[in-house]
Amino acid sequence: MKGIRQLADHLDISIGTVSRALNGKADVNPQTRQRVLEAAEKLGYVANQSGRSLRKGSTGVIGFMMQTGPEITGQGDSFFMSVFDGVQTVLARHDLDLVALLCSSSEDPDAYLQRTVARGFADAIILSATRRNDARFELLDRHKIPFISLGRSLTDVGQPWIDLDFEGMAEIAMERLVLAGHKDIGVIWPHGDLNLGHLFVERCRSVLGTHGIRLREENIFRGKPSEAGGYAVAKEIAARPSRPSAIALVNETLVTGLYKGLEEAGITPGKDIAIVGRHSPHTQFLSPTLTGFNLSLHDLGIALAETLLSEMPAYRQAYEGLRRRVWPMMLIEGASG
Amino acid sequence: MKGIRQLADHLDISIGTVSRALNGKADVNPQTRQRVLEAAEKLGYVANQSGRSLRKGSTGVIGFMMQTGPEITGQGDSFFMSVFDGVQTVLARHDLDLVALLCSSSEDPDAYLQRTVARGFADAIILSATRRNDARFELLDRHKIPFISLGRSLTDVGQPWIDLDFEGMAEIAMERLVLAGHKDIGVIWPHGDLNLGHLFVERCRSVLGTHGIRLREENIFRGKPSEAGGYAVAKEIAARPSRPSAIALVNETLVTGLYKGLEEAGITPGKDIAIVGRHSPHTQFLSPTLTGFNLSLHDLGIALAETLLSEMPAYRQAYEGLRRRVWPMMLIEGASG
DNA sequence: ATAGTTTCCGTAAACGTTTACGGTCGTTGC
DNA sequence: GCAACGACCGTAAACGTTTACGGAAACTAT
Repeated sequence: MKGIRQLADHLDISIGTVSRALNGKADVNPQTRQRVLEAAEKLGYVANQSGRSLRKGSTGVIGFMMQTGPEITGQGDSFFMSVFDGVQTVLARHDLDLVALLCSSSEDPDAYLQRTVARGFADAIILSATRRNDARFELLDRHKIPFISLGRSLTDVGQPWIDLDFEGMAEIAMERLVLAGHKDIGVIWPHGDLNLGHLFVERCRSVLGTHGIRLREENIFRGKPSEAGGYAVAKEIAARPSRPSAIALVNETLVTGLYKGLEEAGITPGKDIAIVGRHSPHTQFLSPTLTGFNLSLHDLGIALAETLLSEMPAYRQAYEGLRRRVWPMMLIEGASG
Repeated sequence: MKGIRQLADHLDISIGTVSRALNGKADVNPQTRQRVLEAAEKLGYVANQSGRSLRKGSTGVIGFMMQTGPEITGQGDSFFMSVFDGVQTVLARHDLDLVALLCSSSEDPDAYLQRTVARGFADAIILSATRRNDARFELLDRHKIPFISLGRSLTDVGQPWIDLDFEGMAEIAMERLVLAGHKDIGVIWPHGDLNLGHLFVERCRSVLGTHGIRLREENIFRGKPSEAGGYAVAKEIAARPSRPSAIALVNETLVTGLYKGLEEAGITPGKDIAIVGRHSPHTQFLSPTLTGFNLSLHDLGIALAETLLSEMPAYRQAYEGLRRRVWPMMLIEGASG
């Protein structure tokens, strides 16, 4: 089935009527509509995307931009897949489709996004892996395309965002460790210019300050957001003449490697060093069990979708959610700290 | 910058010339082309996707279909993101864009694909998570849209595929275990109707057969493709009055949970039970170290892209790769088996 | 100078939809 | 019996591109 023309000819009806029937417009005889729908179903006709969006000026596609490569900045892909599933439960109600806009590791994210939105590929966009200063915000703002971000940035154009509560994690982690008597506390700052690292470390610093404890510069460990990154940090810690008695981190991909590196150095989490980290499907089986933060990825996805829709004129009235919010994290107590 | 019309007016040139200049056609004065390119760059003009693909009949988009949800069928974390990165290195050379077509866990994959291809969303498609009998193959074949699959299926319409060498893994794993003296060998069959499970288990059965060993039905463990799935299998194994002395599996997401479950039961891999599995970024830090198979995901991505291009008339001549091949796996020897 | 050739560019049609507009009926109200 | 109206449908324009076609210059060769 090539196009609406064939379908119309086949039914001996004009294409206008066919289109109206398929799109649920009022001006069409119920009986005719029925015939059209059945024929479309039988012949497998679906309106061509290009023709449709050219005429309508919108595509019905929501893009979620993410970067590909072996090191997913900040998250693993089961993270995103779960979030996507949540997003889709909401979008499906409006016949909107979610696609992942994949920016290769060898392409500049700003240029990629520029290209993609200028082409008019998606009606709205969700950004992730937000950097400290992120030109993408201004770009989307200039193009007046509805968007939100999973993550904050210093660059602020007034768009809504949802972000994990990195400051909250910092506070709870630091308070907990201080309460347990730790005075020499280290933190892991994921490599790169992701905003979350700044948020977490700065809050750790200030919370410790209120307890009269200084976060020493050499206790801020830089680690690539990967298992190997965690391993490297562990080795670095182990090599120190005097090491911190506790470590806090917010990137779940680091945890496994960190555990392993420490273990190899004879350092046992929870005994020789306290660890407060992030949970993920992979961390639930660590030993000693991890004390760390968790969240519902599915619910996060739902919230993202609702917030995005509230930015889109066509759907705004149905969704008047919070425009900006920090996503609550649950602390799961384990043996590690 | 709205459209080519504005750009043309701004330059006082016809839209035809502008289009030719931008698309690198021959019939245009180098100087004019230069002016057009500069103006487009300055004004941020990029051809509208819908208009372009409506006229050209192709979109310049390659779709990689995958299912969302907490349980990525068959593969773990950064698997896809690494593969994508490889695919993109090839596609970028032809100005083709890769997007992930995300099928929600609550939508039927066949219906989703039907809808997506009928809309003419992508020029070509890569399928993953292939089922034992997969209607998607026939669907794409009917629509005459170029596609390949990462994974085989009993359903065969003659399209190229690349698949991990599950039979090869079965052979090496079984031979290795038999050589080590194991007579009571178990295998883990990932839940669901994924074809890879069949391939692996059947080959294990036949290899063992050549050694006069029978793969007992109760030694075929069914596990969800997730960490929790591996954990559940471990518990099942531990509860057995007499358990197999070795376990082989091909799903890397199961490994972590399997280790943990065994450990809790006082069963040490490599000592009390031999394990041959799959490596991933997460498994490199297991203890005892895992004996398992690994592969270059980036190279796999490159191969996928090249094979797909060889299916597309416009690019065929440049890529005459193998149409169907099994992807070689490297055994990394560890202490587990 | 003329004819032929090349280089460049403008014109207009086409891609497949959606939708504003208007027209044709049959029905209703008086 | 006539006007008004509503229900339904066909027509055609528009969306933003690309590209076949043809034409106008500017060269080249005779």
